[in-house]
Amino acid sequence: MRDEDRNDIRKLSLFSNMTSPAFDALMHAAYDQVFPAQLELIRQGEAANFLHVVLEGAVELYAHWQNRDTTMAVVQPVATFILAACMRDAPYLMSARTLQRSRIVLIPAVDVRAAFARDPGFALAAVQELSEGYRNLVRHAKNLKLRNARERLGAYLWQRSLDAGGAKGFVLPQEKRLLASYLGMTPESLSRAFKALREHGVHIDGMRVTITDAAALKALVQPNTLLDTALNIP
Amino acid sequence: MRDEDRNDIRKLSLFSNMTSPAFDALMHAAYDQVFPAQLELIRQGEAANFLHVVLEGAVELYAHWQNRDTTMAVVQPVATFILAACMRDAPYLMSARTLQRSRIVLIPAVDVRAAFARDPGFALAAVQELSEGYRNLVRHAKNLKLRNARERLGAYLWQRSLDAGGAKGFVLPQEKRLLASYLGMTPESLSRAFKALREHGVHIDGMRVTITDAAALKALVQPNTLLDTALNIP
DNA sequence: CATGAATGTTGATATTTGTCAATCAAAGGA
DNA sequence: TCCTTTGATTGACAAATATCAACATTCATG
Repeated sequence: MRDEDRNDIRKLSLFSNMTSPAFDALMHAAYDQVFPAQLELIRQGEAANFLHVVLEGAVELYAHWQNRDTTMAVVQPVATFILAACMRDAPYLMSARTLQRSRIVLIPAVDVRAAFARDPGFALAAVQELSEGYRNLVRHAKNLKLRNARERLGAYLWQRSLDAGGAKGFVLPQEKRLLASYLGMTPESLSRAFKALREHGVHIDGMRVTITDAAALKALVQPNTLLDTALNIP
Repeated sequence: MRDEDRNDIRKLSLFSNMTSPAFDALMHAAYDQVFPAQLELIRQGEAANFLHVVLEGAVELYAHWQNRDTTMAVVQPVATFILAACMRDAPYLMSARTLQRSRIVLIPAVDVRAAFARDPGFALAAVQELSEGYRNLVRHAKNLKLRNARERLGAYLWQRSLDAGGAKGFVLPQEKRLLASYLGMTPESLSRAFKALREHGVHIDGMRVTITDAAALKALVQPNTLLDTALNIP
């Protein structure tokens, strides 16, 4: 593994308070790999053998049932995913695929659990990470149940604008069909929701979004940290 | 606190592997109270000062936004709730109210965090508890996004039948408007979903459900441990 | 640069779900 | 026991969202 990647991982809150020997042991057991775009990394139902860390690229977490699919989250560097399944030594509830060519570190779940038992700093960080993941999922579920499609899109755009430092204009980070699936609607409904938001201060041109009337958008979506999930891209 | 309650709490997986001194310290700091039905225990947005343990009765976790409400979960004895907010020392994302007269133990969040730092057995159990909570929430979100209203009700009934030991007949544990809210629909839609399920092997009479054709119901809902949440009532 | 495949948009229509109002049934208190 | 209140059901209708088909656009790449 490259020293640079090692340092990036070390800086993650999950690993930053580990003792160096414990961190070294984890990294020693880990695999560093580059995967092409659209590769299925994990299939739901499989045993959770590895904690994954995305160093470069992006990974989609999705779920399927019968012949239906839905996007649950997009993981951006540098971040980990499926910690919960690793900790429980249980089957993955979600599948994962790369959205772009991605560099990913795989840490054997047994080593993660061992580090947890041995290193209190890591244990504390793991709980913080899980708790925050839990809370983000509560927000996702609340959002789905309390807002309609147009409001969900508006809230999403509002939050992306905040994430961009309050910029009025920004570019959608993923293609629209993925965004539609994440927001729990069809691509057609997303397209119509964008049109409907023109009346509420949002202009869209391809992937480029401009918030033309922040007050109007805010009035519609009533943004709220108890519902809206900030991306924590470092 | 009564010895009996103390023992019930001690048996919870969250507390069963703590050292006795650590457990005693936690219980010493805790309050044991009885609340009437329909009392708001927690309001979303407030600081998380207490981990709650339900000993008797039942507690609804719900969320609201604008003038809309939705039920996120019902906590049955003996179980804890809002561990994640306590661990993060963050505002509650959900409100909580008693559904019945309930006996509840309140453990100061600072003491929970202290116990976590001092007692490795408790730390491990907390992670297991959080992880399982996380996974149940993933199931809830998948269920909302992948199944329609009728399928969600069918899956819920199938799971309750399993929870009752595979019984063909059982009684709904909560009133229907609460069930409707939990399943993400209106009471009217729930009522119609019940009628629609008559074609799929479900008979309803008031609160009493009878599964008259298990194969038909199973075919409709395609039950799946990756979507359906088993209640873990001890 | 051309071409084909994937993605996005639009219109027409169907289905699902919600809303409102009326009624019915059940439960709890005076 | 009656009465009031709350919850549940039903019907009529409205709104939201999905589906299907057609077409437009973008993107990758040969």
